[in-house]
Amino acid sequence: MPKKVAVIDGNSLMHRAYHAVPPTMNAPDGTPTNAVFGFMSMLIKFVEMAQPDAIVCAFDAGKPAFRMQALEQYKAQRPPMDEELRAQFPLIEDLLGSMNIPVVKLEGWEGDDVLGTVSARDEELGYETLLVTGDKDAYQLASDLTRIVTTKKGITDVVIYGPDEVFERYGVTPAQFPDFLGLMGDSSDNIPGVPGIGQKTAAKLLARFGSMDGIYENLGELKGKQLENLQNNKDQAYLSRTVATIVRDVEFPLDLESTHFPSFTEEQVTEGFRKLRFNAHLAKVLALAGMKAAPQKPAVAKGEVLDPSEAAALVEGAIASDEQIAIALEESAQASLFPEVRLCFAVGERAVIAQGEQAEELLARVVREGRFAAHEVKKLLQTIYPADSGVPARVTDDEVRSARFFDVALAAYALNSSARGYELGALVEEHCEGVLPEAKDDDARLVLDARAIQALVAPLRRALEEDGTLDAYERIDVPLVAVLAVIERTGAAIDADRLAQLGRETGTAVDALRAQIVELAGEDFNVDSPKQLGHILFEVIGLTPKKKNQRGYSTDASVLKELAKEHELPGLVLRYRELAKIKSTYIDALPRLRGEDGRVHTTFNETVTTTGRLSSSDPNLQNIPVRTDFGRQIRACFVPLAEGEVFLSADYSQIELRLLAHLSGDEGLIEAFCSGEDFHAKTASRVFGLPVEEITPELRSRAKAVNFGIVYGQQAFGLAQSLDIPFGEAKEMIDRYFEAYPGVRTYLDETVAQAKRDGFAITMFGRKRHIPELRASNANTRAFGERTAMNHPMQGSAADIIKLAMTEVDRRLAEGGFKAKLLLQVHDELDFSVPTDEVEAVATLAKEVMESTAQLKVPLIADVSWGANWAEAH
DNA sequence: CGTCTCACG
DNA sequence: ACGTACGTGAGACGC
Repeated sequence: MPKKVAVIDGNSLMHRAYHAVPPTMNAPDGTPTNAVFGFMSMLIKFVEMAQPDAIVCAFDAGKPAFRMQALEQYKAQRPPMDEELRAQFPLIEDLLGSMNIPVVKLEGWEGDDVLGTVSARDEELGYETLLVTGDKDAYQLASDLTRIVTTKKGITDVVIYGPDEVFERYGVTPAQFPDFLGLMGDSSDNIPGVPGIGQKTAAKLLARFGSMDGIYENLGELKGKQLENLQNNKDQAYLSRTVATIVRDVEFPLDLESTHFPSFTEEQVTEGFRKLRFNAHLAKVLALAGMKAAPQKPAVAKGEVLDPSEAAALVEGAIASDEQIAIALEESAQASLFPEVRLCFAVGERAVIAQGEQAEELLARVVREGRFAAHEVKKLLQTIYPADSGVPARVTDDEVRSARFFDVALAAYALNSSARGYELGALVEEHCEGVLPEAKDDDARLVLDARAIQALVAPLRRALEEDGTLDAYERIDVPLVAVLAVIERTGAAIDADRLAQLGRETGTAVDALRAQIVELAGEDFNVDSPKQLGHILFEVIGLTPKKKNQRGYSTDASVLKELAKEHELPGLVLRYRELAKIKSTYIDALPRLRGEDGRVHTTFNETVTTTGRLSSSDPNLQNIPVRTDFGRQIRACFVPLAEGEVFLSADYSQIELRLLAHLSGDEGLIEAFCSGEDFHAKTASRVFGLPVEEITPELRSRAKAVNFGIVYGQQAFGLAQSLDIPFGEAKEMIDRYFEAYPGVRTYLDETVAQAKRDGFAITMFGRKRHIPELRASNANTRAFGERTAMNHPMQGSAADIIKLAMTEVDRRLAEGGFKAKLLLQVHDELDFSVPTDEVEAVATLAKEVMESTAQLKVPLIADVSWGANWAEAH
């Protein structure tokens, strides 16, 4: 017999889940599944925690008859449910069906009433009930036997309310709750209550008089507006209470025995969850019934694990027959000072684990002669080709460059650049029909990982082909892996002495500024704390806040700039922030990040950005200051790798705007780039209707801002802000821009339409960005989707082009026997360390390669310059 | 760990 | 009434 019964308010949970889980997931037929997914996450988490013996799920059906009769406007203000959510109700019912969880839907009743009725029946039988809902109405049902389970922040942070907790939170008992709601009303259900009485007052009145009746019997003790409101709205108060009261004796058949959980069959659940590709959930649901995630058809094949002594034979055999070798790398968990490399090599059904010296030698053999597959090949390569030239490598640069491989993480990224991460387990669930099993020990883990890589190659390749993305993956992303490995190993040289000197000077200046600011404020405070700074600016000094953020008033640069007109302190803070930011982020951090060779070795990540750009981390060398004089002092600390070399920088001129001209085919824009005149001045001339000679620097800079804004889908509001001009003027400029370049308007409209149709935006080279936001019901979300759709082809094509250029430059430098080295990529710029005697040749080579990487309808221009350091190479 | 702020293209 | 320009990574604060 069931002892602990859980009753779920299905509508409530679906709403919560729908808003908590981003709309990025779909069933194979395209139906969104984010709400279903979130619902299941909550349900599983709840069951694991509370271990109910029985589960029932209630859904609203039709209009709540008696409530509608009593109160016509009940829930009338609610906007119709989003189509994206509505479409998911059949899915969740199916899924619950597959778990053998009974669904109760009673025409004319709400889920709450089912919760009330089942819990009433349970109480009579002496059963415990857990009501799972996000709806506060249910608190009236709390008792010794009935408790309410709700989610706090997020979806899996579960809280349980009994009578004590209800009282603690609201100051009323569950029995008082309908009266409480009747008095205060409920705006989300459009229940009016008594005007002027909110949560606090309602609780106070009930504490004093016990009930709504008690209040009305003792009106004599009240006075003023409150009394008036209560008197004038008595009917409304009682009506509101009626509507807010959950019915506990609805007639419907429910065999409590049939609600026993878990009572599903493995087959049903498996089928239900597989249909939605909820493989991780499937495993957990099965586990609830003590069923091992029934090892499904070997997403991960079984096979033989050989003795380490046979490793060499396995690998050599595969090399000889050019069979693909799957290689898994153990993530060294413990902080051993000299961690030993451990690898699993899998060929066909046979696998073997090797470690240390042997593993490294075998990997070097495979890199030189074999064909392999791995997850994050760059990371694997770095076990024998470290990202620090101070540590010996087992393979040469050229051997790294000639490696032949399939990278499952990179392939998954090419298929969907918006994923959170590309962990093996997630890839297996997405691309193989199955889950990556738990491993009993480290060895088993390593073998399973290698098997997973094996299992992923074919489906990923097929998916790339079907998606049309194989070309971008093979031509752009794969060849770049080795180039990046070489760059990371090379590292960037910094002038540590100069940096240290700069640090001392800046430290003094920062301290002085801080002292000056505190002095001016009249009290000690932490200038780094926006909260404390806000207190000083807006409360102590009494300046007028300009912008709000989640925690209070914003103190960002644009605000401080405004405030600087009225008071001296904000200006000082701006200067303080500039120095303090640069000191902590660069001056103090960079020297600590030097490797054994004294250089800094960034990581260039190829699977992070949604547009196809690289990102750089630990340290990020793509955001080294350049816009201020002080910032450029940091650039001056980036120096060539050796004496007798120069720092050479080659950057694309306005590549994204040139791509806009090419992609849109707008004749005016193309002409502007082909004429060889100053592009922004030319734009200003067209937008303002003046000859180029009459364009002032002010007009030119406005045109420049419009040019860049267009690339991001900027609107009049944003332009007005960035130029600090009235909204009307900004709107006028944008309108005239589109009149001057009508092809741009057409192109952007077509791009958005195509993205809406296909669900993705695409670059010249076929790199897609899926944009589910385009189908969102929220207008802001959709507008965001439209802007990203407009931006992706430009930002993404530029990223593709410079990646291709990097690979080609690297190849030509190696082939030509140059000593020059690629050091960095900063989105539209490539940086090199070049021996003096190679400078002219390398400059020519880089320019030629970069400019010929894509054939556009306008010239593609790269400017090259060099100097003693990064600052001077511009 | 989320938020604010700010460095870059 | 709201929000309003795309893409990143890092440091500091404060819960």
